[in-house]
Amino acid sequence: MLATVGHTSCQAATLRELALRHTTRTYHRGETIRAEGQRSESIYIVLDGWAEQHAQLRDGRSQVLAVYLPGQMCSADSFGEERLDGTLSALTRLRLGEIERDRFSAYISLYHDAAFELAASQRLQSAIQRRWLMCLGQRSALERIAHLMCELFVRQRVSGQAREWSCPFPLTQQQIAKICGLTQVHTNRVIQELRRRDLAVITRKQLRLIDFEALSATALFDPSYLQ
Amino acid sequence: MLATVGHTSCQAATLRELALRHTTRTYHRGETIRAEGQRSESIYIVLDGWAEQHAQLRDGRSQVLAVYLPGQMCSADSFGEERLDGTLSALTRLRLGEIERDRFSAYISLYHDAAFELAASQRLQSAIQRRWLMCLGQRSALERIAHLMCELFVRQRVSGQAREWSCPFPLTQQQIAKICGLTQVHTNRVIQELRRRDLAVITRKQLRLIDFEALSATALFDPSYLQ
DNA sequence: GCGACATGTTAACCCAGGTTATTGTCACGG
DNA sequence: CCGTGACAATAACCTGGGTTAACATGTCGC
Repeated sequence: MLATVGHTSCQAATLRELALRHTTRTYHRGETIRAEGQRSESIYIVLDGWAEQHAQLRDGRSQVLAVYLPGQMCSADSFGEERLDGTLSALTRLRLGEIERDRFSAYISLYHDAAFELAASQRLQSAIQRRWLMCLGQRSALERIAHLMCELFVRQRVSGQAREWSCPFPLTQQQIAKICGLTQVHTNRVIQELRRRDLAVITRKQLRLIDFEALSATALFDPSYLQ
Repeated sequence: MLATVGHTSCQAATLRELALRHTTRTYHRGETIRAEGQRSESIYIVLDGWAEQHAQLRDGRSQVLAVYLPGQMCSADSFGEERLDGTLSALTRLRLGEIERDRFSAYISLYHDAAFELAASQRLQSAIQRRWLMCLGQRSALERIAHLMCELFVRQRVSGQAREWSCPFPLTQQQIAKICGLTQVHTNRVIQELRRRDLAVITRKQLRLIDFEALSATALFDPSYLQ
């Protein structure tokens, strides 16, 4: 099953390389990179750590819209947009490469491959968003969290950041809750249930998949959307 | 509030025109246009009626991922993708323009504007998806349905298909339920509640917004994402 | 080694929305 | 004119997950 997504994406390498030739900056956990509605004059590439985009309702409720892992471009899908439609912030201590939009546009029209990569990245983000819609609309709490674990594991595996059956997982239960549209309390219950069933455990910011087959079965996880 | 989205999008006109010079075909309500996983050799443009994209879980649960109105390109965001990640089907009697991918690609590289339109259409779809994520993750049933009404009204108003405070709304309660991730029964309860509160009523496939201000307030609706 | 704040755990209670099933209403074809 | 099937409306009952609040266990700075 995992064989289909086994090769390392070359996107990460290229973007990373490009970003390193420009400004990089470090953010601490929870720090806002770019607030909703602000004009976005730059594009960002995750060099280290995890980032996230979320939107907020007037009354305080908020929902995570995307999680960005090392090598990914943040908010590729709002490239060309005047203003961001969600707040970008750091899920962990985070190092980000930043490239001004005009410079990046120039680069894109110069290197045909880069334009293709941008489009591919947008499509991937969009595909993930559609999966999340299915999760939030139809899956139970248990299925959602199991699905999130599977997704983040596979995404990290594709870009070579996972060992055999474990991978970095630096999220707090609070953060998992916001991604899955649940409360922190119920998230805790579900994580214990997954542990009790010997499917997966989170220890010291590491996710260990005890039984990946069984986990993806309970999550109804199908990795094809991750290419 | 509506003033910001008042102008008619020229996208519809151009794409429509292009599509009319190619194959058109009519589907009946509920008919599948393109099934999940199939290779998509064509792109589709809605000429008349409403279309929808949905994904399905092995156990039968299904979730609508996007609703396409006249003038829109279906699955712009999977253009360039090998295979569709959701089933495309007709919400109503539907007339669709169909253009082979290669032909469309050629057209795009020829007319610079078309490429820009495609990108804009992808971004809009993506922005709507993010809103839906927020709806499914955070909003109550009442808020979701109110939000859907607001969104579909404004989208139709932008493309000139709405009168003053009413617009076509050819969805059954079953279809609304699937869009909002609710059951048909609860959808019925909520629609009645909206009617009782004198916010909106659906009669003979038409939505009448009795009090749009109040409706968008209860939905926490902010139309800025629709450009 | 200690205070303080962030995380994780647990328990009791509650309600929005799901489930199932019956009935009403309308449109359409024969 | 009636049968059939799609759609809408109700009702009774149940449960997954929210809410609140207390407590335990880090972990970090000083």
